[in-house]
Amino acid sequence: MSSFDDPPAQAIPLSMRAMAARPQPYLDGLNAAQRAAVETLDGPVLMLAGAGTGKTRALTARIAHLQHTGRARPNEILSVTFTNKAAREMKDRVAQMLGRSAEGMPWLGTFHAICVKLLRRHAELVGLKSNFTILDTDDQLRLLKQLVQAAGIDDKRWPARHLAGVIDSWKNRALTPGRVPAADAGAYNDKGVALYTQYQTRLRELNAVDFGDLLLHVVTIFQTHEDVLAQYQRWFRYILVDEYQDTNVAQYLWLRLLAGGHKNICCVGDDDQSIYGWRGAEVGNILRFEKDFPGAHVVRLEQNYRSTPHILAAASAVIAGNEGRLGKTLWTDATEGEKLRLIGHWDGEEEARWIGEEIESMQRGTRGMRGFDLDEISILVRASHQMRAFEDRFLTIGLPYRVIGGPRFYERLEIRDAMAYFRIITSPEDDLAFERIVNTPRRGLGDKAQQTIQTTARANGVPLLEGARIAIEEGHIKGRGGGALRQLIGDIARWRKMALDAMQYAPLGDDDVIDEESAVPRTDAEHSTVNHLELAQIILDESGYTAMWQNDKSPDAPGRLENLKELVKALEGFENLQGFLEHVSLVMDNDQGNAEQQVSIMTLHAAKGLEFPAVFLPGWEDGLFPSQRTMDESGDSGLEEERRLAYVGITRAEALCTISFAANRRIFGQWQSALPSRFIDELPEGHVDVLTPPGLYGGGYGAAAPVPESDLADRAAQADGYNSPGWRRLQARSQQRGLSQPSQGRNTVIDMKAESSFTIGQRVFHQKFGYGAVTVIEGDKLEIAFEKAGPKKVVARFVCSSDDIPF
DNA sequence: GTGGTTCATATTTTT
DNA sequence: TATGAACCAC
Repeated sequence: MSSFDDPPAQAIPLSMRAMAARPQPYLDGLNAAQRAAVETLDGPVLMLAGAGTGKTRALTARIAHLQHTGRARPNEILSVTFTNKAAREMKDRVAQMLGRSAEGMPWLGTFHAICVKLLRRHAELVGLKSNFTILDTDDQLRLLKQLVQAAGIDDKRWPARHLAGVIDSWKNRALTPGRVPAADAGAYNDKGVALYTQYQTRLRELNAVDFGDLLLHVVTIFQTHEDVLAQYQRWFRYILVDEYQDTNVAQYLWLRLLAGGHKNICCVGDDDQSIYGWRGAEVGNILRFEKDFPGAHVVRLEQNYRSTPHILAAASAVIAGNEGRLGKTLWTDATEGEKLRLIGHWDGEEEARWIGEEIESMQRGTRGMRGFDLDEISILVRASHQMRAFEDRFLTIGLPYRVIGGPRFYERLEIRDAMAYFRIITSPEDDLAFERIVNTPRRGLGDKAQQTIQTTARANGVPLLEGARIAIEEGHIKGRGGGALRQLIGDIARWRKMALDAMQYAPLGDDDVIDEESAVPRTDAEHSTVNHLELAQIILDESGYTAMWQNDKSPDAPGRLENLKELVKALEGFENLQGFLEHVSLVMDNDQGNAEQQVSIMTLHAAKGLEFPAVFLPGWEDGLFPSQRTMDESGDSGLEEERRLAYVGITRAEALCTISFAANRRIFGQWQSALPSRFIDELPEGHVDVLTPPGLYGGGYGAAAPVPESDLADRAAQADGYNSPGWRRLQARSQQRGLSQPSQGRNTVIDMKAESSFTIGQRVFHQKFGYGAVTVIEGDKLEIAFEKAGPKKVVARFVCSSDDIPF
């Protein structure tokens, strides 16, 4: 249906196809800017869409408009997204708008899904067969490891992981091995380019590609085969790109090549939300748009429908610290709302405790605010290790939560093992799959036997499975392992036959098989052979894989068996194993739709594109956020990306945004103390309420404890705000530190035990007992006269000098 | 070839 | 702290 053998679209006069006279309900309720974004059809368009400005709405309306006006047929529109989720959402919304299913839009999908489709058609142009397999990062890594070891490189000093990163960054920049610039020659101990070349050769031998190749190969084809490119340039009358600020060089080239014909490319994005630079995204692409596409119309969507004015003001103030922005001014009709809230805590556990309590009271509704459902609340963290404190706390108080992101279903060990079995069934030449399963479950085939198989296969120029057969025949592998291997080979052949039998009744579709919509539920099951669902179960049982986990006594074994059941269930939606494998290699997401009300915990990265009535942003400490590592590695541009991350975080909130930080945090078992994030200083005071943990210090920010005379005047002058004396002292100290050791960063490690350098009479602070003075020192134990709690003996590491408290 | 030990190592992760 | 990989003893 989407074949290029169709008569060209031009054959039907545009005027005949125009249906502009009919009503256009999809335009209802759009504001002027959105309308312009929908109706500016000719030439390049940059839709600069700030957070919460209704960009998806405009994008889908544009697709509807293109079809409604007869400018393009559904299959002549190329719409690219980054995530499957975004693609799905767009499909759904277009379907809704047009009142019919979006099945007629075969070119709406992720960059990768569309590239797979293109590459299957033209695989031979880059030396592949059209049934190539797509490796995931795990396969990729194992392959690289083999090459690294074969090259005699010490993979301790030069981890294969590192090489994977280097190669990935080259692929992101659309650099084939021959095009890697001389400046990069030193990569991976000077061996990077050579190994990259070998890796690509090996992939071709395996008839396999990695994720980066999907784009790279297609770009190569376009660059070297003008006729092929021209065909697609003609075909795609209109191109739409979502999240343009996240495109890398390869994606940019891909788009530019395709848009070279009609030049009707509409890119949607927000330079302020570019947070994937570390993965190869180039903010420069969106900043350069008007240069790259001369005559471009720029439409700004600035009216925000999501957040209160306070939230918008705070977000705008923070992002204003970045340079080289295209610049947008978000505004809203809304007038009311809560200020942002800012609160400091003693340590990470207390932060979690406080947020837990806060969520409970928010559920009930406090301070005149409506109650929030748990689904309306989210906690957005910079790094996933921050999640633990919340999970621990929420488990103990029984607060339902869900972690979004994290290890994905299809990345789990047992799922990948099972998939490897399916892979070796559908494609016996899949060496990586074979390696994965030969000795899983244990069959007595260790390094030596596998070595023999490798050698035999290589000597005969055949895949490993075939090599194994030969090795047995020639008697190279004997004994228990030999028997087991013979059995395995026989089983695979048998299963394969069953799979082929099953397929006769449910044949593969045409070349559009990778369309998600072709993954229709199987309806006919009326024949004597087993269907693929039963087959999958048979494979898992007969191979001994299920038994392996049943006999496993580790606590996560039941969960893994549960996952295997899930996997078999997931097969229901597909016609055969092959279709399923194709789908899974691209759709690695795992939406566990849960009906129960739960607080969502996720990273800031995972939160992009989402919104919540109430948002908690914990861990705003320098070094954690902004991340020290990013700043070390990428300097100012790294800091700017972190700032954009802050902007993304704040703009997720609709009504209530609570930022917090902790003075101390246990990271890798060590206590570290940190200063409040520099981004906190960038929050506009007029839009922020500074809170104090109730009951701990009482009253205002640090007001409960007596303070030195010298600070009293200050405190009176600055009744609130993060201008409290302790705070400013810390700020001052951070500046000093910055001057004395510019490259050292911050995060003094305070090992309080080792640094038991307290003196008699010293004023100290204890988390539970508050302020006091040291009276006796006994090794790592102190006796302290607490001002409120009286004299107590405490362990020194639970105490810190009162100077170290930011409030 | 398997299984227990030790040691090192530690962001963010759309496909 | 806590996970994974690597190593050494069966």
